[in-house]
Amino acid sequence: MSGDKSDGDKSDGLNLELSKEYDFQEVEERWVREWDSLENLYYFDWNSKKPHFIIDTPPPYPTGSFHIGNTLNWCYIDFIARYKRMKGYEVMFPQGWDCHGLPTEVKVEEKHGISKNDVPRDVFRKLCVEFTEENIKKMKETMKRLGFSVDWSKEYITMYPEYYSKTQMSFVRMYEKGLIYRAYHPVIHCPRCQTTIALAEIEYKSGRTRLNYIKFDEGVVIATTRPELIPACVAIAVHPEDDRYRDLVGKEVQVPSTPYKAKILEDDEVDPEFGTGMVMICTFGDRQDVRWWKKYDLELRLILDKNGRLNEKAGKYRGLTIPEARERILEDLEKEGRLIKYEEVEHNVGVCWRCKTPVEIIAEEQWFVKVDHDRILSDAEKIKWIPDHMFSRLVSWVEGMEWDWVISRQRIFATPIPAWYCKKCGEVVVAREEWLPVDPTKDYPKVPCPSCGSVEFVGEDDVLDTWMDSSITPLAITGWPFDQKEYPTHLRPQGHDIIRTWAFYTILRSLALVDEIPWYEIVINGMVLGEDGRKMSKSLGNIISPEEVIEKYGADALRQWAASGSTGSDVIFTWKEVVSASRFQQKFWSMLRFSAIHLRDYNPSEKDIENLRDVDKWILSKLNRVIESADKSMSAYRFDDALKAIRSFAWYDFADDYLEIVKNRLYSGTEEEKNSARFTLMRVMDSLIRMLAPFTPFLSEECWRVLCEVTGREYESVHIQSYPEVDERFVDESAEEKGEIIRSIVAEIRKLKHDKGMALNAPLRKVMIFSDRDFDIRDISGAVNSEVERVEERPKIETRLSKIKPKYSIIGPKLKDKVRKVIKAVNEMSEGEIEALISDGRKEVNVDGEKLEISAEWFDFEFEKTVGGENVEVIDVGDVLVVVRL
RNA sequence: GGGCUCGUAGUCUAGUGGUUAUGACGUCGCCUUGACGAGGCGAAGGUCCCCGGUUCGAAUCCGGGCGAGCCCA
Repeated sequence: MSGDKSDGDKSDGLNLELSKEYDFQEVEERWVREWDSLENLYYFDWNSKKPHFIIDTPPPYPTGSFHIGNTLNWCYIDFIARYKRMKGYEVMFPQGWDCHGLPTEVKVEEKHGISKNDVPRDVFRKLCVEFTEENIKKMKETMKRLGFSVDWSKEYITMYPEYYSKTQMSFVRMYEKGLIYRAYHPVIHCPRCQTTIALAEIEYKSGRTRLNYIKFDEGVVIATTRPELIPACVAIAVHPEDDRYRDLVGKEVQVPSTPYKAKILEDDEVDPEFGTGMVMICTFGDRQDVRWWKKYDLELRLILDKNGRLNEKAGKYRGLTIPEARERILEDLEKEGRLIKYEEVEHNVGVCWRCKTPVEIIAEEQWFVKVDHDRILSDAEKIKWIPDHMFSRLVSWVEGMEWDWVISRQRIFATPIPAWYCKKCGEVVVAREEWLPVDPTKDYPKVPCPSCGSVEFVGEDDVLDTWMDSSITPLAITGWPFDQKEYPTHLRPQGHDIIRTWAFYTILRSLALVDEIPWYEIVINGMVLGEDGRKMSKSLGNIISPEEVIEKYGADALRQWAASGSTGSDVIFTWKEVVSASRFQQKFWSMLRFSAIHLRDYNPSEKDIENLRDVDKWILSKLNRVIESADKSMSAYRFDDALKAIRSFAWYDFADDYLEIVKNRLYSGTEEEKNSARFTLMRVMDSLIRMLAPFTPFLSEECWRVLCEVTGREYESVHIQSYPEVDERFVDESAEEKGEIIRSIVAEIRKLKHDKGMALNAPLRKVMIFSDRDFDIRDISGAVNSEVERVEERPKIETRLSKIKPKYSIIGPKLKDKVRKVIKAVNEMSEGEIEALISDGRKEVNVDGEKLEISAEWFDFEFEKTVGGENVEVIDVGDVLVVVRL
C-alpha cells in the first residue's frame, strides 16, 4: 500500500464552478434577495399542528440605525428562532416598532426648524409619523441584511391606530379595574420653555453659588442655596445621630417671613457635615426634597407657577421671578438679622438642555398605575430567568420603588389618554371600549356627563408614557384583546439594561390585564462594549456599526461574533473575533469544495455503512457527540458553547485530522473504500451545515445548495430542514478509541518528520506498529505515505518505569488526609515493590506505622521504552509502539 | 451612594472541589502536502488580583480587601 498520487483521478474531480475563495458579499446579498422573495419562509401559522414557540420580540425605538447592541439582541433571537424551527416548532418571530417618544419630537423639531407648539398637534404628529416611517425603513434594511428570520407579516407599529387602540384599550380596562388613578406628582419644568421635561433632558452645569446661613427661631440655623424657596419650606431635617439637635427633633419652628411653621424631623440621608447639618425641606428644591416629601407625607406647598413666578402662597413675594425673589428675601432676612453669613460653594445645577435655564420641580396632576410589588415579585419568580441572577435586578428595583408608575406625559407624539373632563363639574370621563381609538382633543364622549348630565367636555391633552405601548407586546402579538389565541408566550429576549423598565412593566401589565405572566422564559443579553472595554459612545469614539462590519466581513461573521460571548455577559466587540469567524467560513468553504469533488453523484447506501472503516466510525461517533452537545447548548441558550463545539469539530477533528487521514483513500482507494469515506463525508457535511444554519444562515444555505446539487438531491432551503439528531448506530466508544490511536500515530509520525526537517508527505521506508489491538492501518499508510505493517508481538524492548501518577479523584475521597503520606510512601518504593504492585494489583504499605492496602488502579504508571538498532525511530503512542524506518 | 457582574498567558476568553488549567488572537520555528498559505505542522508563554478561612485537596466554596464594567440614584 502506498501513497502514490498517480493513480488518483484528478481530472473529473475538480469542481470548477466553486470559486476558491468564499465571496461572502456576493453570496449574502444574493440570499437576502432570494429569501425576501419567499414570503412564506418564516411565516407563523396559528393553525399549525406543530408545537408553537412564540417569541415576544422587543420592539426597538426607530432611531434610524440598527446598532450593534440591537444586533447582539437580534442575533440571539434569530439563533433561537432558527434552532427552534429546525427542532420542529412553529416559531413566531414577529417584529414591532416602539415609535412614540421625545427623541423623535426633538429630531422633528430640528429637522423642520419648528417648535412643536408652533403647529397644530395633528400636523406635528404627522411629521413625526413620516420621520419614523423613514427610520423604520432604514432599520429594516439592516435587519434583512443581517439575515434575521422575521415573519414580517406579523409586523406591528405602535404609532398606528391598529396598535395604539390596544394601548388605549389596556388603559380603559385597567382604569375600570381601579388600577389607574390621578394624583399630584412632581414633574421637572422649564420656566422659560414653560414645558415639562424628562429626567433625560436635564443637563448638569457646574458652577459656584452662595450658600446662605439663615437663622430661624429656637436656635435653628439652616444653610441653603435657594433662599427664594423659604416660603415653600414644609419641614427641617437633621441627622438622627447629630447630637447638636437632639432636643429640637419633633418641635415646630416658624418659617421666617411667612405665616408657616415647619416641623423638625430626623433622617439619615442628611449630611451632618454640610452647612449646619440642618436641611430645609421645600416643595420642591431638588429631588431629595421629593423623596422626603413622599416619605414623611409632608404638606404640598407650591409657591412657583408654571411661568416661573412666585404665587400667592409666597405672600408678599407673589409675582416675583426666581432671581427677584431671591434678592428680596435675602434683603429682608438681612434686615431682620437672620442672615448670619454666606460662603461660595461648588454646585451642580440642572438646566434645560435647550435653553440652559435652571429647571424647577413643580407638581401637577398626573395619571398613575398602581404597582403591586408583592404580586409582581411572586409571579416574576415563575418566569425562568436566563441567566438566573438577572431576576435579582428586578427584585432590587421593585423593592426600592418609591412611588407608583406615572403614565402621563406632557407631549404630543404618543398615544392619547382616552379621557375627558366635564366642563361643568370636573368629572373625569374615560372612553368606553367601543369608542376606541380616540383622540380626546378632537373626539368627544358619546354620552353626557354621568355626574351632572352636561355635554361639554375638555379633552385630556396629556399622552401616555411610551412604556404603556410597549408593555403590552406579548398581548398584542397573541391577538388580545378580542381574539387571544394562546398565552403566555414562550420567550422574551432582551438586554439587561431594560429589566427595570421593559421587563418590569410588561409583567405588571400582563398580570393586571389577563392575570398571567407574559412569558415562560426570559433570556437576557449583555451590553456591547467597545474594543477598549468601555461602553460605546460618541465621545469615546469607539462606536462600531453593523454596516461597517457587514461591509468588511459579512453578516455571518458578525453573527458568529455575537455568538461568541456567554449569554447574559457584556460582550466586547473585537475585530479579531470577526476576522477569525470569517476565516472559519473560508475554511468551511474549502471543506465544501473538497467534499464536492468527492461527492459528485454520490448516493449513500446501506452497503457503505457496512464498509465503514475505523477512522470513518471514529469521526462519525465524534460527530454524534457534537450533535448531542450542540443541541444541549442551543436549548440552554448557550450559543458560545454550541458554536465553539461545532467549529472546533469541523476545523480540527474533521478537516485537519479526518480529511488528511482519509484523503488517500478518496483519491486512490477502491470503489468500496471510496464509498465508505464518501458516506462519512456526506454525513458530516450534511450535519455540520444544519448545525451552522442558525448561526451562519447565508454560508449554510449556500453550502446546502451546493451539496444538494452535487449529490443530485432536490434542493429545499436548509432553514426548513430539521436539526441533526443523534444517530445511536454511530455512537461507538471502541471506534473512538481506535480512531484516536490511528490519529495519534499519524500525528506522531508527522511530528517525527517535522523534527527531522522532512516534508510532511515525504515517503518513509517502513512503519512497523506493534500492538495486540486490531485497528485499521490502511488509512495510516495513506496518510504517512509509507508501507505500514502491524505486528502483534512486541519486539524486544527495554522498559523502565519513569513515573507514577496518583489519580487524585479516586484516592482523594478514599484516603482523605492520608493522601500525601501514601504518595510519599509509594514514591519511596523500590522497583521490585512497584513491580509487585503492578503484577498483583495491590500492595500493603506502611503509613505512620499503620498498614494500608493500596491498589494499582489508583495510579497511572508511565514507562520509557527503548529498542536497539540503528536508523530506527521509536515512538510511543499510548500502549502502542511505533517503529519507523526513515 | 445602591444593585448586579467580573478580575485566569502580551490581549481576549472557557472552566460549579480532583492528574499536567481551555480555546482564540498575537509571538517564534518549520512546511508552496493532490480543498484551504486568510492554510498546515510544531514550540514558547500562567504567583488563575491580594490576604485569610473551610477542605486530604481551591481558579472553583466562605469572609475581607483592591480593581474594573454595567444599570440605577
